[in-house]
Amino acid sequence: MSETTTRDYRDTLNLPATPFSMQAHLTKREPERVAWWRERGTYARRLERNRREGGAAWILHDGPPYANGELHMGHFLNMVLKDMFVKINLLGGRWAKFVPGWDMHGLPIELETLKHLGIKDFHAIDPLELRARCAERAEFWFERQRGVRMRMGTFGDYEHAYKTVSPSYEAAIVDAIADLAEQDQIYRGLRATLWCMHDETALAEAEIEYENKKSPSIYVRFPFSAAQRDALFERVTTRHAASSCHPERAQRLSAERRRGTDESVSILIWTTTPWTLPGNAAIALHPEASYGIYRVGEELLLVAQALAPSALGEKFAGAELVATATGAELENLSARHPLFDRDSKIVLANYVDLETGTGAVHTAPGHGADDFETGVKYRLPVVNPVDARGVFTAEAGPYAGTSVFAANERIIEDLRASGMLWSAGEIEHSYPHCWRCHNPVIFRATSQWFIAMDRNDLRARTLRAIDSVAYTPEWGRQRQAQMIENHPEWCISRQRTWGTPIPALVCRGCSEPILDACIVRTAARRFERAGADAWWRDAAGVYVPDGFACPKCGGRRFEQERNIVDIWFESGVTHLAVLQGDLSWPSDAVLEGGDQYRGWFRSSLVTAVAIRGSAPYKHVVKNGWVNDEHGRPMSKSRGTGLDALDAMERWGADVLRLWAASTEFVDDVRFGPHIVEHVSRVYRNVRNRVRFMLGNVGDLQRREIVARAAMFPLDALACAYADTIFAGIRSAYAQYDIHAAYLKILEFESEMSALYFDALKDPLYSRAKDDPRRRSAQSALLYALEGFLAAVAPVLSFTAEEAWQALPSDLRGERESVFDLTMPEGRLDSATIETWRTLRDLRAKVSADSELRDFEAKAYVELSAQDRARLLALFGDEKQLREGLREALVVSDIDLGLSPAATRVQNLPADGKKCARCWKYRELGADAAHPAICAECARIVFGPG
RNA sequence: GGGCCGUUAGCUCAGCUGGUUAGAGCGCAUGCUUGAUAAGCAUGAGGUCCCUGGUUCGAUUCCAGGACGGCCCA
Repeated sequence: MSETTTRDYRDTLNLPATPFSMQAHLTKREPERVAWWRERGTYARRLERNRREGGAAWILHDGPPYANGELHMGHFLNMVLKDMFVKINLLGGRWAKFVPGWDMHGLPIELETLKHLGIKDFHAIDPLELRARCAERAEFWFERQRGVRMRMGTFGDYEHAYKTVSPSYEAAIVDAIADLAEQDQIYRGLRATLWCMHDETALAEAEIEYENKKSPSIYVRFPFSAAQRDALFERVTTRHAASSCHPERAQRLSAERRRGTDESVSILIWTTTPWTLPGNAAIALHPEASYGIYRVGEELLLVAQALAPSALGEKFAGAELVATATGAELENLSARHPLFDRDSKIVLANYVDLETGTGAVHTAPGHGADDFETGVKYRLPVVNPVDARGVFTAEAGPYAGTSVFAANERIIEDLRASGMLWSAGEIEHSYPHCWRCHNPVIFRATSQWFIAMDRNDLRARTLRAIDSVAYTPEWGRQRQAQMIENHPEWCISRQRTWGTPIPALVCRGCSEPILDACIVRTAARRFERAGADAWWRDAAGVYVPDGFACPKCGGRRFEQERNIVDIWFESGVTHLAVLQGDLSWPSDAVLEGGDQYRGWFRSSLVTAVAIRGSAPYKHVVKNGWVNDEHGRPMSKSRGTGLDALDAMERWGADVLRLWAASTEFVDDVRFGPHIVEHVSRVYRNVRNRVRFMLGNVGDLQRREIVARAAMFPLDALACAYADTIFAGIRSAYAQYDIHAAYLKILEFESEMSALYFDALKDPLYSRAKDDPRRRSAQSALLYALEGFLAAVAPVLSFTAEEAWQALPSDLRGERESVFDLTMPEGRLDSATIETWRTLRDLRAKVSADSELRDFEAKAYVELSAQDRARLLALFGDEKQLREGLREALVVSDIDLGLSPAATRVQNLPADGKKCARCWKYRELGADAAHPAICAECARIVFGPG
């Protein structure tokens, strides 16, 4: 008789079979799936269904990425996270419509376009021509980025993506300006801007190059008047008082000292731009720095103590420290201007450094960015005595008509002559130069449009609006508040070409700039039809209402002002332009990188409060920065910078989506090949467990599905256990905690695999196809699979869909896509978890025996009273307990006993011989024709008898 | 330089309001399986919980200072 091998019976088993392969081939399959979703309108169809079924709207409003350059991993993280939340809500039955958008105006695109055209000076090209080219460029990047974003597997209404350059959007921007103008929230003011006097133009930061330059270096006295000197001494602590332990005596001494002195007192400043002194309005001190009054020869000089040695030079040796004060104690005193008959106020500023100079900083609001901000804060006059060519105007008195750099010499001489010069020298330092003509640039105050943060209580109202918003993380609230508190007046005008015009007119008679709400509205309606190009094409008359006259001079002839609006303002009104109609305002959530507390979160908030009176969103979620594997910023030059598309083509979007879920996205995250390698293994794990489930339900018919209540106990337990996991995933999702959901997903598949799948192999493989035990198991697997796929679809969208399509269509039914499923409710149940753990521990103990493996063993289980009660509750009676436990522990037989203490397990050799078919140890040969298999197997294969 | 955030096994991360041997997944080592097989199961090793002080009977957990890293600003 020939030897019977297991091989002979392999074909009689129900082994798993599924088209869902172990190999993912993501990079090939994913683009096909993107097209598939699109063709079938999967997203739109589900949205429609949710709406039909009365699902509430849930809107995540997209902060627009800038349409310039390739999308990087930071974009990937942000866009995929947004997509996950959209899908979570979509599967939860809500009308989660997502409209992606792009920010397409602005200087970076204009500069790139000019570079492309080989043009250095944007004045050298017709604005309409330049705008047309910029539009092409922006459109190119829009198309490209949109394609990459869809490649990520993200859902959204890409056919109707919003663009800040579309006529309707431009109209919305201009309408917002009109709203603000109506509320008198916009005003015309001065602002210090970088200015090239050679090219006679304002420059942006990006148009500056730093080069070395030789400049004068002078120390100048600002003397105190007699009255101010007395006020000064009221504030300072005299040196004796400071060191005395007799306060009363010290005070008397200081009073005597004060009365007795009529020495001149000056504050000493240092500057490398003497020509800015005519613009001086203040002297800035650091609030916490310690200042000293030193007697040097016949005079008293005030400088920072830390800088006294360097500022006073060789005179420091003979100087006597008379009194001290902190900067804060001297606030709002004033000194006399050294050249003109006016005061210079003492103010405080945190940027004052104690490394160079005197710690007392000459402040000319018209000639420096910091100076300007300080000027705004203290309401200092903006003295702007320099014209576009860099020549002093009449306001500069004796220096009128002189070019600023040429005036340096004269000013130094005048200071020397009046005794205000302490010392003079030269210094070579890094200084901003124009990138085009390479001449040194200056700061010059120019006239700009501003949103008044403190008019109509805007700043305070904006701060209050923060209270009504939820923040993730919670500390984002304070960060946001800071950004509003420290928000300087918002300058919204730019002197460039690629943007939306601020439709202000200038009176030809008196040059008065006019921002009239009615005119702005007219422009909005015009742009809505013709696009904002019209502003450059139309005659001014198109925008002037009948009978309109200049409010200042009554003139009736006007021309357009050529300012465009800051792109932060453009993106700051997305909520007005996009959230209309079905898309509810405010949005339910926004999700951007942490840099947007200063950027879009802020600009949106300010415009919303100003125009609508409340916050434009209910929840602000922040995602972290993507750094490389060492926690350093990603950089192209270091080879760690990766484009999102490159990464997807290398690893597949789903692996990267899983990476996104595996990180704590609220904090900064790390990304690199080794990390992806790690995530890939997790991915393969998940994939294989899904494959096992799919492979084992392939022959299940819909009508054969066993209801939960009718399932075998182990299957019912598996379903209940799956429910606890689903409940966990659901609540994690609800709290935006993707990472917690990720951990639950791993827990599910590893737990199910270790306990349940292993136990199921024998009943699934060796029983008859339609054996009730097998159908029950298959039904539980299907339940777990469906729930699992729905739960992971927001993260592993491609794989979940692929798995769903691998399911027989009979089981899929009406649900064409995995996105037609419903996020499982789940149910937390501690009894289920305890029972599961009990079985899991028993199974671990049984399989820890390396001598008797699986079916070689008969398990001798002595249950503790508690475990026995728990298991009986599951299995019902003693008989079912024995068989259920035998199955769960994957052994051939089981003997039950009672343990007075903890449950004990021991493996004994199983009786009988190994059945060649089912591998369990049984009495063999009941059927003489098949001596190698057990009676049960014989019956299954060859029928009864 | 300022504000904010982070630092727990090789990697990604849990550790609630301070309390017994600090956990999971992956990786690694060892064993098993070869009827999920470029898979599956079990066991095990691996941690000064960034450092230094302090509060406390007791701190990874609270407080202060510092180091390193990040973001925003200057």
